[in-house]
Amino acid sequence: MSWTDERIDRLKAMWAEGKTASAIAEELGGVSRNAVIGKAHRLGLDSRPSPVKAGEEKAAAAAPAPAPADERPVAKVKDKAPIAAILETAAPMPDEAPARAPAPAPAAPAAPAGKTETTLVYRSIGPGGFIRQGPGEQQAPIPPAPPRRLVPAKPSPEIADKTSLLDLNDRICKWPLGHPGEPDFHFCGQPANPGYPYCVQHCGVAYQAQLPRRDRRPPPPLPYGGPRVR
DNA sequence: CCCTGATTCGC
DNA sequence: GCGAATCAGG
Repeated sequence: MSWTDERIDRLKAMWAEGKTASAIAEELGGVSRNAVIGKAHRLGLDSRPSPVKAGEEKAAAAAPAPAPADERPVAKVKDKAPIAAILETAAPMPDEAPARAPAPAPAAPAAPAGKTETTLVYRSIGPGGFIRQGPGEQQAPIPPAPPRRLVPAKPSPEIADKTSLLDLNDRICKWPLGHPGEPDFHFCGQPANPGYPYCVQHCGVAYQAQLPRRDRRPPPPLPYGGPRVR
Protein backbone atom coordinates (compact mmCIF):
# COMPACT_ATOMS: atom_id res chain seq x y z
CA MET A 1 0.00 0.00 0.00
CA SER A 2 1.40 3.40 -0.92
CA TRP A 3 1.02 6.83 0.60
CA THR A 4 -1.44 8.51 -1.73
CA ASP A 5 -2.33 12.12 -1.12
CA GLU A 6 -5.67 11.04 0.21
CA ARG A 7 -4.13 8.65 2.70
CA ILE A 8 -1.60 11.24 3.79
CA ASP A 9 -4.41 13.70 4.46
CA ARG A 10 -6.25 11.14 6.55
CA LEU A 11 -3.05 10.41 8.43
CA LYS A 12 -2.50 14.10 9.14
CA ALA A 13 -6.07 14.56 10.30
CA MET A 14 -6.03 11.60 12.64
CA TRP A 15 -2.56 12.44 13.90
CA ALA A 16 -3.80 15.94 14.73
CA GLU A 17 -6.79 14.43 16.50
CA GLY A 18 -4.42 12.68 18.80
CA LYS A 19 -5.21 9.18 17.67
CA THR A 20 -2.54 6.66 18.39
CA ALA A 21 -0.33 5.40 15.64
CA SER A 22 -1.81 1.93 15.90
CA ALA A 23 -5.35 3.28 15.61
CA ILE A 24 -4.39 5.27 12.54
CA ALA A 25 -2.69 2.29 11.00
CA GLU A 26 -5.71 0.12 11.61
CA GLU A 27 -8.08 2.68 10.15
CA LEU A 28 -5.98 3.31 7.08
CA GLY A 29 -5.32 -0.34 6.60
CA GLY A 30 -2.42 -1.93 4.83
CA VAL A 31 0.18 -0.21 6.96
CA SER A 32 1.79 -0.95 10.27
CA ARG A 33 1.95 1.26 13.31
CA ASN A 34 5.63 1.82 12.59
CA ALA A 35 4.83 2.87 9.05
CA VAL A 36 2.44 5.51 10.38
CA ILE A 37 4.96 6.82 12.85
CA GLY A 38 7.69 6.88 10.25
CA LYS A 39 5.49 8.69 7.79
CA ALA A 40 4.35 11.21 10.39
CA HIS A 41 7.96 11.93 11.21
CA ARG A 42 8.94 12.42 7.61
CA LEU A 43 5.96 14.71 7.13
CA GLY A 44 7.23 16.77 10.00
CA LEU A 45 4.07 16.36 12.03
CA ASP A 46 4.11 17.45 15.63
CA SER A 47 5.73 15.09 18.06
CA ARG A 48 3.35 13.26 20.30
CA PRO A 49 3.98 12.95 24.00
CA SER A 50 6.05 9.86 23.97
CA PRO A 51 6.71 7.77 27.05
CA VAL A 52 10.41 8.05 26.44
CA LYS A 53 10.52 11.77 25.96
CA ALA A 54 8.24 12.52 28.90
CA GLY A 55 10.79 11.19 31.34
CA GLU A 56 13.55 13.17 29.73
CA GLU A 57 11.64 16.42 29.99
CA LYS A 58 11.09 15.92 33.69
CA ALA A 59 14.73 15.22 34.25
CA ALA A 60 15.72 18.22 32.17
CA ALA A 61 13.42 20.50 34.17
CA ALA A 62 14.76 19.24 37.46
CA ALA A 63 18.38 19.62 36.42
CA PRO A 64 18.78 22.36 33.82
CA ALA A 65 22.54 22.18 33.96
CA PRO A 66 24.26 19.34 32.18
CA ALA A 67 25.01 16.45 34.47
CA PRO A 68 28.63 15.62 35.20
CA ALA A 69 30.10 13.32 32.66
CA ASP A 70 30.51 10.45 35.07
CA GLU A 71 26.83 10.49 36.00
CA ARG A 72 25.47 10.47 32.51
CA PRO A 73 24.33 7.18 31.07
CA VAL A 74 27.12 5.39 29.39
CA ALA A 75 26.85 5.27 25.64
CA LYS A 76 25.43 1.97 24.65
CA VAL A 77 27.49 -0.42 22.64
CA LYS A 78 25.01 -0.37 19.84
CA ASP A 79 25.41 3.37 19.38
CA LYS A 80 26.94 4.09 16.07
CA ALA A 81 29.17 6.89 17.28
CA PRO A 82 30.07 6.20 20.90
CA ILE A 83 33.33 8.07 20.60
CA ALA A 84 31.62 11.19 19.40
CA ALA A 85 29.13 11.01 22.20
CA ILE A 86 31.86 10.64 24.77
CA LEU A 87 33.89 13.44 23.29
CA GLU A 88 30.90 15.69 23.27
CA THR A 89 30.24 14.88 26.87
CA ALA A 90 33.79 15.33 27.99
CA ALA A 91 34.68 18.33 25.89
CA PRO A 92 34.80 21.61 27.73
CA MET A 93 31.79 23.76 27.07
CA PRO A 94 33.24 27.25 26.88
CA ASP A 95 29.91 29.00 26.73
CA GLU A 96 27.96 27.17 29.36
CA ALA A 97 30.00 25.79 32.17
CA PRO A 98 32.12 28.83 33.00
CA ALA A 99 29.17 31.16 32.63
CA ARG A 100 26.96 29.17 34.96
CA ALA A 101 29.59 28.63 37.56
CA PRO A 102 32.23 31.30 37.35
CA ALA A 103 35.24 30.39 39.39
CA PRO A 104 36.40 33.13 41.72
CA ALA A 105 39.15 35.07 40.08
CA PRO A 106 42.49 34.84 41.86
CA ALA A 107 42.45 38.56 42.65
CA ALA A 108 38.82 38.64 43.75
CA PRO A 109 38.22 39.32 47.44
CA ALA A 110 36.98 36.50 49.61
CA ALA A 111 33.29 36.16 50.34
CA PRO A 112 32.04 38.60 53.00
CA ALA A 113 32.52 37.31 56.49
CA GLY A 114 29.43 35.96 58.21
CA LYS A 115 27.87 34.74 55.03
CA THR A 116 29.07 31.47 53.68
CA GLU A 117 28.46 31.21 50.01
CA THR A 118 28.68 27.85 48.31
CA THR A 119 29.20 28.00 44.61
CA LEU A 120 28.42 24.87 42.69
CA VAL A 121 31.04 24.24 40.09
CA TYR A 122 30.35 21.87 37.24
CA ARG A 123 33.37 20.11 35.91
CA SER A 124 33.74 17.75 33.03
CA ILE A 125 35.52 14.51 33.56
CA GLY A 126 38.40 13.62 31.29
CA PRO A 127 38.87 10.27 29.61
CA GLY A 128 41.13 8.97 32.31
CA GLY A 129 38.77 10.01 35.06
CA PHE A 130 40.72 13.13 35.95
CA ILE A 131 38.83 16.30 36.68
CA ARG A 132 39.31 19.00 34.15
CA GLN A 133 40.18 22.39 35.52
CA GLY A 134 38.04 25.20 34.43
CA PRO A 135 39.55 28.34 32.98
CA GLY A 136 40.77 30.72 35.63
CA GLU A 137 41.24 28.12 38.31
CA GLN A 138 44.78 27.08 37.69
CA GLN A 139 46.69 26.16 40.79
CA ALA A 140 49.96 27.79 41.57
CA PRO A 141 52.69 25.77 39.94
CA ILE A 142 54.31 23.30 42.25
CA PRO A 143 57.88 24.45 42.79
CA PRO A 144 60.43 21.94 41.60
CA ALA A 145 62.10 19.92 44.27
CA PRO A 146 65.64 20.98 45.02
CA PRO A 147 68.14 18.87 43.14
CA ARG A 148 69.33 15.84 45.00
CA ARG A 149 71.73 13.10 44.18
CA LEU A 150 69.89 9.94 43.20
CA VAL A 151 71.03 6.69 44.75
CA PRO A 152 69.69 3.20 44.11
CA ALA A 153 67.12 2.10 46.61
CA LYS A 154 68.19 -0.72 48.87
CA PRO A 155 66.16 -3.90 48.46
CA SER A 156 64.10 -4.78 51.48
CA PRO A 157 65.83 -7.26 53.77
CA GLU A 158 63.28 -9.99 53.04
CA ILE A 159 64.29 -10.23 49.42
CA ALA A 160 67.86 -9.02 49.72
CA ASP A 161 69.33 -12.38 48.74
CA LYS A 162 66.35 -13.72 46.84
CA THR A 163 65.97 -13.99 43.11
CA SER A 164 63.72 -11.15 41.95
CA LEU A 165 61.99 -10.63 38.66
CA LEU A 166 64.88 -8.49 37.49
CA ASP A 167 67.37 -11.24 38.17
CA LEU A 168 65.73 -13.67 35.78
CA ASN A 169 67.50 -14.83 32.65
CA ASP A 170 67.38 -17.96 30.55
CA ARG A 171 69.94 -19.79 32.66
CA ILE A 172 68.30 -19.62 36.05
CA CYS A 173 65.18 -21.29 37.31
CA LYS A 174 62.09 -19.10 37.07
CA TRP A 175 59.97 -21.22 39.38
CA PRO A 176 57.98 -18.80 41.51
CA LEU A 177 58.01 -19.16 45.27
CA GLY A 178 55.26 -17.45 47.20
CA HIS A 179 52.67 -15.26 45.54
CA PRO A 180 53.07 -12.09 43.49
CA GLY A 181 52.47 -9.04 45.59
CA GLU A 182 53.69 -10.64 48.80
CA PRO A 183 56.84 -9.09 50.20
CA ASP A 184 58.95 -12.22 49.98
CA PHE A 185 57.75 -13.31 46.56
CA HIS A 186 60.76 -14.46 44.55
CA PHE A 187 61.96 -17.08 42.13
CA CYS A 188 63.88 -20.30 42.63
CA GLY A 189 67.13 -19.01 41.14
CA GLN A 190 68.88 -22.39 40.86
CA PRO A 191 70.69 -23.13 37.59
CA ALA A 192 68.09 -23.94 34.97
CA ASN A 193 67.88 -27.25 33.20
CA PRO A 194 69.32 -26.28 29.79
CA GLY A 195 66.49 -25.71 27.34
CA TYR A 196 63.93 -25.37 30.11
CA PRO A 197 62.87 -22.39 32.20
CA TYR A 198 63.24 -24.33 35.43
CA CYS A 199 65.87 -26.23 37.32
CA VAL A 200 65.81 -30.02 37.21
CA GLN A 201 63.84 -30.28 40.42
CA HIS A 202 61.12 -27.87 39.28
CA CYS A 203 61.07 -29.35 35.78
CA GLY A 204 59.98 -32.53 37.52
CA VAL A 205 57.01 -30.63 38.92
CA ALA A 206 56.19 -28.67 35.81
CA TYR A 207 56.43 -31.45 33.24
CA GLN A 208 54.74 -34.77 33.81
CA ALA A 209 54.17 -37.69 31.51
CA GLN A 210 50.73 -37.85 29.96
CA LEU A 211 48.97 -40.92 31.30
CA PRO A 212 46.11 -42.72 29.59
CA ARG A 213 42.77 -41.48 30.82
CA ARG A 214 41.97 -44.64 32.74
CA ASP A 215 45.19 -44.33 34.70
CA ARG A 216 44.72 -40.74 35.73
CA ARG A 217 43.92 -39.92 39.32
CA PRO A 218 41.43 -37.20 40.09
CA PRO A 219 43.32 -34.09 41.08
CA PRO A 220 43.69 -33.53 44.82
CA PRO A 221 41.65 -30.71 46.32
CA LEU A 222 43.36 -27.39 45.91
CA PRO A 223 44.80 -26.12 49.17
CA TYR A 224 43.66 -22.55 48.69
CA GLY A 225 40.06 -23.17 47.72
CA GLY A 226 40.31 -23.13 43.98
CA PRO A 227 41.30 -20.65 41.36
CA ARG A 228 40.73 -17.05 42.18
CA VAL A 229 37.90 -15.46 40.25
CA ARG A 230 38.36 -11.81 39.48
C1' DC B 1 3.92 -8.96 29.25
C1' DC B 2 1.11 -5.29 26.97
C1' DC B 3 0.94 -0.44 25.24
C1' DT B 4 3.07 3.99 23.43
C1' DG B 5 6.18 7.10 20.18
C1' DA B 6 11.16 7.83 18.64
C1' DT B 7 14.95 6.41 16.23
C1' DT B 8 17.93 3.82 13.25
C1' DC B 9 19.27 1.90 9.09
C1' DG B 10 19.00 -1.42 5.19
C1' DC B 11 16.44 -1.47 1.32
C1' DG C 1 11.06 7.49 0.92
C1' DC C 2 9.73 3.43 3.23
C1' DG C 3 9.07 0.58 7.25
C1' DA C 4 10.83 -3.36 10.20
C1' DA C 5 13.57 -3.62 14.07
C1' DT C 6 14.78 -1.77 18.07
C1' DC C 7 14.75 1.22 22.08
C1' DA C 8 12.79 2.93 26.23
C1' DG C 9 9.14 4.63 29.40
C1' DG C 10 4.32 3.76 31.12
